[in-house]
Amino acid sequence: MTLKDIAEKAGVSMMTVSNVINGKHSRVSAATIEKVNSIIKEYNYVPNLSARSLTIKSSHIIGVIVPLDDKEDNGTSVSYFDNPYVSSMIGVIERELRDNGYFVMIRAVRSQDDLSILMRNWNVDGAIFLYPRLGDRFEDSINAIVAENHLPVVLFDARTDNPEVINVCSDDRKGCYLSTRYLINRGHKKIAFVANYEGNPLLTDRFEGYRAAMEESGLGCDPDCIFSYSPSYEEGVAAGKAIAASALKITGLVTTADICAIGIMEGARLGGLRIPTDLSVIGYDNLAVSTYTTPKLTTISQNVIKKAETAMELLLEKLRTGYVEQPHVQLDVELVERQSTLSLL
Amino acid sequence: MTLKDIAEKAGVSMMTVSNVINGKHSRVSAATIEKVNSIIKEYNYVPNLSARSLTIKSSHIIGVIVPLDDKEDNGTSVSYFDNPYVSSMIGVIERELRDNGYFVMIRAVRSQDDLSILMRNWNVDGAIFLYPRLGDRFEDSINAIVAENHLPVVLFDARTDNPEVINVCSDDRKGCYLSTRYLINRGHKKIAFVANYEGNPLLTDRFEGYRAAMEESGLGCDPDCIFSYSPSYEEGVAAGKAIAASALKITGLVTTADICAIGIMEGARLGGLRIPTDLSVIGYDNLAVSTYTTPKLTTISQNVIKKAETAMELLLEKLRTGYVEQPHVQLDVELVERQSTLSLL
DNA sequence: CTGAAAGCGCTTACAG
DNA sequence: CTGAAAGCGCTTACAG
Repeated sequence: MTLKDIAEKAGVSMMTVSNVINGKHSRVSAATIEKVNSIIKEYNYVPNLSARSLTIKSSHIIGVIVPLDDKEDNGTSVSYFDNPYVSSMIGVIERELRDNGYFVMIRAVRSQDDLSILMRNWNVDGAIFLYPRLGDRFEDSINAIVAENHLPVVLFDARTDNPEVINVCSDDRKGCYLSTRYLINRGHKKIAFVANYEGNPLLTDRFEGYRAAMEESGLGCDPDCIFSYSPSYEEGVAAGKAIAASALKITGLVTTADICAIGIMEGARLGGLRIPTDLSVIGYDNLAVSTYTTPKLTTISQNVIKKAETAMELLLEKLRTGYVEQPHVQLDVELVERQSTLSLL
Repeated sequence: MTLKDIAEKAGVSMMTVSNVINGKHSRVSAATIEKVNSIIKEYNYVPNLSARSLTIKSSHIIGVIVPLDDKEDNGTSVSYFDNPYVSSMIGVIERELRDNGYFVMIRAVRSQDDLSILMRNWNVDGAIFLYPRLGDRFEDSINAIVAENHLPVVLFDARTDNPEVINVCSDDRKGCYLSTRYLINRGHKKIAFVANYEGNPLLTDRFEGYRAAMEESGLGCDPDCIFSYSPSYEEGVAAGKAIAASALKITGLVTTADICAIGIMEGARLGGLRIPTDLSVIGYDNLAVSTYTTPKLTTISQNVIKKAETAMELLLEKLRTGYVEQPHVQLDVELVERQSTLSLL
């Protein structure tokens, strides 16, 4: 079944059928619309989108891009589709785009070449970069794509000032400011910060929030209280053990990922500390897992759903009008109080 | 840059360029190949896949389908891209398909119409149904698609005997047989089974494993020990409370999802039981979260990665040859021992 | 309100 | 080993 077949059955030209399918009703009489639609229904016709894409030079496909990393140890590669942050975003993205007539193609890319090939292969209408570091890693490539093709691109948590790209972040500084403040307000004085933030702009912002809270309350920012571990479960365990073993009498800590906080709780326990009795812990992300632990984790919520929704609103507007007024938005952040902290007051 | 442009620059016909791109080297001289390739490189040419798709009537796109459910309470809909089981599978699927020259389009579908429109819209080369219940829910639709278009389709955990569809399951019966046996071997006598298995073939298989283990060891299958709660965290909490409140002196239980087991631990604790001292718990799935709880969860691993890999092997073979010898495979299952059970011996 | 023609960028027989 | 032509299924000016 093609346009041509439908046109013949209906006794009209292909162009007329095309017009009714595309809702250009001003150009077709009501009777014709009626007739054509009934034939379409009867034969269960569905347009071939490759053909349409070829003529209108736009596919209505949006590429959702995730980085592809090579693992040094065993030669395999990892993508990030199973990262909980990434996969909740994909759910929202798919829904919003589907509701607006777009299709989503997912792809892990290793290099800038991979990326640009994909974009041009399919005449992609836009691209969404799903992992924070991507914004920086592919910065040149992204700027090139945007410049050449005027292609809508959305980034998350990137440091870009290119007004052509959409960028949605959260208030990372405030996140750790809030968690640190929360502990200070409950009488904690020796508060650790756990993350290898150096060289990572996003984590550095969070660190700045911690530092600001410590300094403004006169506690100061003791370098010994900074534990440089990366935000994974395993590293968290190591950090937790280190804290338990330290002579600093740390009573509370803030970190930059729930997974890490969960590891820290485990490591601290293995080191003999009770949570929260001996050590208060605050995570970051408010992932579902943060409610599955014992004690349930107090954490910073960056409202991932809203983040994705905001980005999709902007993307759809750019797709529609070619322009968005405010392409860079920063979302607020809040503390979710659960059970992993103790007040010393 | 199109084929035509490249052909002109190289001073050959479009067809020759096409042949070198598609590796039909027998039809082109080495010198020509050399020349054409260098021009392609120089101008950074990338073929338009919509056009190719249109002529060869195959897109190299594989649809990854997830169900779209309407929530009764608030009118919104949920897809399952953020389900940990689904998202780990997507990671593997994307990798295998990408490595073999395919593209993956993800889509949540509500009805059989949604589905068939998508398939035909894009001339999809194959479809993967990612959520267990899908196999049954869209059974007619799937059979129709397969019959009409001879389209490779892969299902997981489905009850189908259609030899045209690929179906990868795990040994569900054995899963709960193993977990139940494990408790029996450690002296447990009152062992509960938690799941609303009735009407659900997959969960019924797991229940049968539990029952077989109980009966073969002479403990029998006491209906009072069956707790009919669905496999979610919230329902798990309710089940845990119910078990804590019951007069049955249950000392151990098996269930059909880690999330549910985690809820059960929480509910049981709220009901005053210590895990595993008063109650041993075994989960199912071996999700990452099962290592984040306290105590870490003993559980049944169904090796999700292998499941997805096996399915992709079969799919790729079917895509290549149109046929697979053994389209229905059942994978083995194993118990992963951690900390959530206690031996009574 | 409707139609005939050209064209999007590719591949596939068919000739040479 | 290479090429000219037709065609995949659609949409877009251009005419009427």
